[in-house]
Amino acid sequence: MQNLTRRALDKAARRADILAAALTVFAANGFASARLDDVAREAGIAKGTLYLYFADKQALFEGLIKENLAPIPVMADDVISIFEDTTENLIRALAGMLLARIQTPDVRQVMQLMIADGYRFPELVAFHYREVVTPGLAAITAIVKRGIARGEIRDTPESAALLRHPQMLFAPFLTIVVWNMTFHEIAPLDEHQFAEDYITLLLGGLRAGEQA
Amino acid sequence: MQNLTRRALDKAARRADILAAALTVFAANGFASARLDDVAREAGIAKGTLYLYFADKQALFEGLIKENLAPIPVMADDVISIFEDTTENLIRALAGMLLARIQTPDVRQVMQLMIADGYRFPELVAFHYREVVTPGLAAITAIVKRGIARGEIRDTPESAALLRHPQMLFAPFLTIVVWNMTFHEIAPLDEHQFAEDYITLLLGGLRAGEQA
DNA sequence: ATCGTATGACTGACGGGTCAGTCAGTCAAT
DNA sequence: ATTGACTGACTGACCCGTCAGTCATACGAT
Repeated sequence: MQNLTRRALDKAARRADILAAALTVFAANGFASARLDDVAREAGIAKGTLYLYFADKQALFEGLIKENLAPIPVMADDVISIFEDTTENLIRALAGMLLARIQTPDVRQVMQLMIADGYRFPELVAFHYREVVTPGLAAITAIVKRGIARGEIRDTPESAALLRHPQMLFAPFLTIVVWNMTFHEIAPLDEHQFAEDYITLLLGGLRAGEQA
Repeated sequence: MQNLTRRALDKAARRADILAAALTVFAANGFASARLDDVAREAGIAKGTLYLYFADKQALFEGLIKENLAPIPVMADDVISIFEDTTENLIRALAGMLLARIQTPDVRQVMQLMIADGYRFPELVAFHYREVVTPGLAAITAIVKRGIARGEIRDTPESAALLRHPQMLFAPFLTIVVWNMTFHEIAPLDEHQFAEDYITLLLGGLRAGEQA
């Protein structure tokens, strides 16, 4: 039994090694141009060993995305139900957590891969939508409703618009990733400031002469 | 002389044929997986002919992006300097034009290619930044300043945030493209409604109890 | 008008490099 | 001795880029 455990641990560790190596190589080249020879070398194993853990290149890619993307939105619901402070501070707190997540190099690389190559794998898209997008949008909706109930968010066309398209609250983070993936060398974005500015704008609005 | 003109026209037309075929094939497969054999067949020419018009696969890709992306922001400045109506209507008018642009299939495909593959070609990134992004951000800045000068946009931290990061006004359009490129089959976005909702939110803001 | 020559756009079979996936054999552990 | 994880040389399909050859047209000479 202990042997079996030991074996299982070894296998799990090796699998993790492979995924880490795959992330490096896929992120550097994109799916189509990434070489499995490079993944094997990076992982310190022979190419044949890859095929003991993953059926083919696509399975490796999908495994990579799935295991790195899934944990992202889990925390939000817990935070929301516990949080006692104002909606504004709740939004800022969650935005800070989200920003920290997407600034983690691994997560950033997985997001870039999902944006650049992910849409070519329908099963992956479905998984992503189910495990990440749906709970994420639900969390945003919950925040807005909580804010309206507490009288901190206006029950007006503005909040109706956000409830209709909760994606708008995620838009700045997507923009950050795409911008810095493309223009990082030429005009890097101050990601923290950008997120702050977005929240400021969203809460206050632009129109002059606004009344409560 | 007439012959020469005739020839030149033929060549230009053929070049356009090739670019159109290349857009189809690259958009369907991405840069790395696209086959030049397919481009040639789609264009109705032999593969060798491709190389009479473009040095290699990369040059074809770059030509494709450059010729389709460059014309986008030219119009904005003209519109802004002529426009007489309120800032709100100016923003809605420009958003409508932008939406129409990115809903054009060719433009949509080029944007997707730029997002998915573009960042791997530094010269292309520099071109894109210089010819599209810079004038686009300048146009947004001009709109906001005009609105403040006319007293229609509040001269507050909100507008300061937008002036610091004019990208925020383009963010919804980027979100639309990325969302529908990934989730179109599974949960298509109503692009027109999304753009409207974003403007509504941006102008009015979420916070309750707001004063002028 | 007719013929011969020059031009250059176009063709498509092919060379050669690349890389996903295979499998016969090795090795370590029990 | 047996099991099963691991290896890495190998195969073959794939596809970019080339180039020797074709052909339609232009043009000068008669």
